[in-house]
Amino acid sequence: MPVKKFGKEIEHFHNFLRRKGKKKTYQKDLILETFLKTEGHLSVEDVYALVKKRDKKIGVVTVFRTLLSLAEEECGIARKITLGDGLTRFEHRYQHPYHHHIICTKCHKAIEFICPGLDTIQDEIIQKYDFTPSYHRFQTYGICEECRENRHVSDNTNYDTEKIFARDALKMALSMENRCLEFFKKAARCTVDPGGKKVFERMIPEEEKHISELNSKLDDLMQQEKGLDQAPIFLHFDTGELERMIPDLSKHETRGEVNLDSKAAIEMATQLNRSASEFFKKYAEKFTDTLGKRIFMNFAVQEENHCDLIRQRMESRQLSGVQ
Amino acid sequence: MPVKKFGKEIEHFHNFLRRKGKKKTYQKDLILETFLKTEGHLSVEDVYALVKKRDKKIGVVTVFRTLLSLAEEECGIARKITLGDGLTRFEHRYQHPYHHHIICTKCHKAIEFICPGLDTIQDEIIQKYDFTPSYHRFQTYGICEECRENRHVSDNTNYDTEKIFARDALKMALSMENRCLEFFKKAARCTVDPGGKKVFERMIPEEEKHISELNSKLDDLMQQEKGLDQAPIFLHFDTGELERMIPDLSKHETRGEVNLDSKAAIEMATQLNRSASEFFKKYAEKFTDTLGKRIFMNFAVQEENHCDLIRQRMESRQLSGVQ
DNA sequence: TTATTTGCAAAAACTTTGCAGTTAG
DNA sequence: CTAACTGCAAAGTTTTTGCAAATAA
Repeated sequence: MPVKKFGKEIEHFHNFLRRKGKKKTYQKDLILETFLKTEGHLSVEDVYALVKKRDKKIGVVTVFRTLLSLAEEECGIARKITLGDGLTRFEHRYQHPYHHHIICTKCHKAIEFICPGLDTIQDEIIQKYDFTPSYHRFQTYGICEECRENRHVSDNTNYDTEKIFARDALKMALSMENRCLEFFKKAARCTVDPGGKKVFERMIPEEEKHISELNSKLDDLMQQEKGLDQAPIFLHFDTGELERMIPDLSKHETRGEVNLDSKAAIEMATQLNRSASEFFKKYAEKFTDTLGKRIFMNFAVQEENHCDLIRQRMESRQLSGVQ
Repeated sequence: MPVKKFGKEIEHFHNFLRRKGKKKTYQKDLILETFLKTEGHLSVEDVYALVKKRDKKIGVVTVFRTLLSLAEEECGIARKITLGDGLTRFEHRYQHPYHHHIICTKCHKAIEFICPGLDTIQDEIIQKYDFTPSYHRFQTYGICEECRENRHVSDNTNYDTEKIFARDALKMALSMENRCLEFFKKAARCTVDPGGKKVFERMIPEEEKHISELNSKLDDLMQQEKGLDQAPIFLHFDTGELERMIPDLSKHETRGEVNLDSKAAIEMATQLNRSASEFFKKYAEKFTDTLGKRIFMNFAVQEENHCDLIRQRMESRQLSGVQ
């Protein structure tokens, strides 16, 4: 009995068939569902073997044809890829971020990852050649840790990319928030002007609240999918980029003391929140609709709200005459 | 009659055969030579067709087997690649820098390029996974300018990668030297201390001489291979990296005037030369032995010599009591 | 002499095509 | 009812393997 999870995908596929004047069949649905419930990089034979467990009658050719349909640009549920072993493989594409692969040439395991820095470089190069890119691929071949140490490759667990991406997005947001918290703590400690000090002190519990929210989201996710903490990193981010957003207190430092009045402190805090918001918004734009993208968008919005809140506070202070 | 150019490669291959206890045959030599004299990404059929022009008797299987030998790690003359069209292809590897591809999905033209920035990112990611990399591949698929505008794809010229790399390496070195020249000119203009001014002024003709040397090397190269200026960029470098090596004069600036005594000026000039030398040396290390690598090494050495020269001058000044 | 090569043919592996019967719209 | 789909078989591709004759060391 097909259809249960994957409602979105199946509906999307049916729409695609209707648009194309193609017919909806039991076989296509079965193949689609089998494909969706299996994470990884599947060859036609892989899918065929799985499908056959449920229906002996289905032929390889049908699997082939269906997978090719799924990989059509207008359908966009699967992506046809090559991993260097001469086989055509298919991987999930619908609401999965565009990613790269690290491939073990011994056990043929493929680790997926994304790295926005790579994409940036590629965009620059493409532009120089006046190329209209359709897709790109970064593949690294080598020997994985397990194979090198001859450990038994029992761990054939296939994780759900969407969840891993969400995990990494949460970790990245947390990393940013922790940096902010550190910054505010230091700023509160070192600022001598009482107004400025108060501004920073007030930020601390707010950041802490935000951090605990993110942490509980992460916990939820981990509980939803046990073993998720074991899955390899999917999203690689440059911590330097986060660091660069933190304002440089040392510019206002004299003998370990920071001189900022409340107005300057508010400006600095707003600036930090705004650049975080903009960074995560720009980051989110890189991805197709996924949990990870939504986490980034969410984070960006929260930071923006925080900005507004600080601005309001500032205005009300000015109105009430408090410098 | 084989053997004429490619002496190095053929000798390397024969050594490989001896080490492996394999036999040297007329067919292998012919296939190797045909492969070497043809730039590009050749399928077995491609090479077979070319080889057959010279000897009708040779079979495809021999071509297959020989190309596989050439692509063996211990031989390292060819590299087995996939360009997404389902064919196994072979490209030059011996003394060719490791590169990536931009592939037109319409005319199947593949542009090669290298980009050290990409390699840096990949190294970082690899390290996180404790992977022992053997090779990596960055492929971008899309539609090229010519195909998009439906221009006739007559330009099927295959350039010699080694020469293109050399061209780009020279251009990169020139770019660096021009920046240095600009810096010295500005420094000479703005420095008020006569000693410091003189140091910078003295650098100008030296830089100019170096630039004209590099330019004449570039001209030689261009004359050697006509149409080389038309070949697409192979080496992509981050101009920002070069820029960051130039010292920041503004730190010593007051009202458009720079205050540096001769000692400080010498230090600054030495610093600039040294960082350029180190940068290019580090850069050169990334590549296998090629003309391009040698250009970088050469450049690094020259800059180092320049450093020494400046240091000597400084010492002789100090000895002669001139501040 | 002897182990490797060659080139043919045949097989294997992967993918596409043709076709008659079946089925969704 | 008709156009699309399925599953089989058959054919096309690309790559690998087996083997007898040829050949380099």
